[in-house]
Amino acid sequence: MLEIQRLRSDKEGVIIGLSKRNIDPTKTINDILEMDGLWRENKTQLENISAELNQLSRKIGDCFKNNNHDEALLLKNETQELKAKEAVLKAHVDELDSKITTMLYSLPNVPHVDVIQGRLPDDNQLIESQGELPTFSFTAIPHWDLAKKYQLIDFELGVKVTGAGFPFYRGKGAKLQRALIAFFLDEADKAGYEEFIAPLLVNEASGIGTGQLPDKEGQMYYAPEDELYLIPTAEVPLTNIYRDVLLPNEDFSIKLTGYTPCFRREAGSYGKDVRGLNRLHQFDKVEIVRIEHPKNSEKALNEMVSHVRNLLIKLELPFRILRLCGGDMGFASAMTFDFEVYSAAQDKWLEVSSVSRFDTYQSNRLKLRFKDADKKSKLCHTLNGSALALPRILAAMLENNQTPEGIKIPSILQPYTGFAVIN
RNA sequence: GGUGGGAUGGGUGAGUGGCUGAAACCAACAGUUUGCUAAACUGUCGUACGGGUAACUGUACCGCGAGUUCGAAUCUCGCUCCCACCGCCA
Repeated sequence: MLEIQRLRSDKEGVIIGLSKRNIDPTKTINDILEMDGLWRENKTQLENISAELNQLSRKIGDCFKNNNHDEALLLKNETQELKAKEAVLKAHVDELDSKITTMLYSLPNVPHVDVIQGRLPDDNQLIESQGELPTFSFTAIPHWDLAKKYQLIDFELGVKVTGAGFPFYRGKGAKLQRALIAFFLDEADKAGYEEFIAPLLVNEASGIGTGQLPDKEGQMYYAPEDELYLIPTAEVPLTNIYRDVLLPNEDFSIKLTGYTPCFRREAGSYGKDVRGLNRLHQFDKVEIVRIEHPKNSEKALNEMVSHVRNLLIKLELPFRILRLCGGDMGFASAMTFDFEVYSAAQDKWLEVSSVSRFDTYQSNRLKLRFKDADKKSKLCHTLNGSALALPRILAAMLENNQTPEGIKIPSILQPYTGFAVIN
């Protein structure tokens, strides 16, 4: 969530920034600031009364010690009225506090200055297009048919055992998954990210920490018996490692990575977009997460973009990088780059990675801070990105690399798969 | 699943109603001493929010939430989590 101090000191800047998301937060912000003023006023009064009560109590204690019971009784009576006032003010202050927090939660992050206003995916800025789009002398087969033909993925079996969106990978399909995961993790390791194997279920506090809760609980699978949520991305457990953490100095750069399956209910999606591997309830992903000093987050974002870019180049997939417009960005993001690979048979660009900086928006909720040189606590910046999500990579790879003789495996992956062709 | 024990500052841990925002030790930081390292000595050392240009000051916080009391880390109740042992088990 946004810092209240930012609203106090730069209200106009926040309003202008948020207008890039095509929303007008003026009323909300005015309401927040009005309540904030009221809150501070009442809070001061409350604290004064508490101070008075504390003093009285001390006096009463002294009286008892000096055997001055009469005066103690008099003073006791004095506290009654103050205590009543205190209770009323306390309730008022608490109510204002929670109203302010709720309203702050309702405001999305302010887009970075370089982010342009826009409404639709069409408004996103094309940053780079890389690699030749494949052409075929035959009719290209979509990946769901290729997967069937070569017995790589069994969607029907998944339906039988679990339901739609939970495929089985088998044979070379399964090996290819394992190869991709190992390849992505090795690359992240080379880039200095520490590997974690994280829990796949998280508690409510973690869901709140990274912002899935309370609003988006419909997107997560939930185990009510134990009050645990299945993770929608490794971002949740990895980032929550640093929930309620105060780093001791400003000399830090934390780089984490982890492979996990991801579980998403995807309530409300339907149609041809969900065909085959395009949208699943369970899929595999390697995530990279960074926690940085504010002055380093721009550099970190660039490094992450170039890391993902290199992965796609090594995998020989044609891709493009888009900088999302204000209207297409996630709620918590200040700037997002989407990576899309071209999938030949579907003639479609498929999103395979989303790399974002959140600035202090996430860390404010997480209470993730560091001590600066002046010994003051400041919020860290967080960033994360997929590097990469597997299913659509697999879809593009199958479709783009198909030949009448079989599907070619990119040379970088062959040491991992142990085979060069699927046939 | 059963039975016990516990939750205090970065760590260990003292603290059963006011002198406790909290002893002591360790760690950390700054300094003195020292040929270097080490040791020793001295000092500093929780977080959040409010007020103040600032020095500073007020309030809250001893797992969480309620209660008793003029006053709660300390007493009462509820909850959560952790640990140990037993059972079961990859």
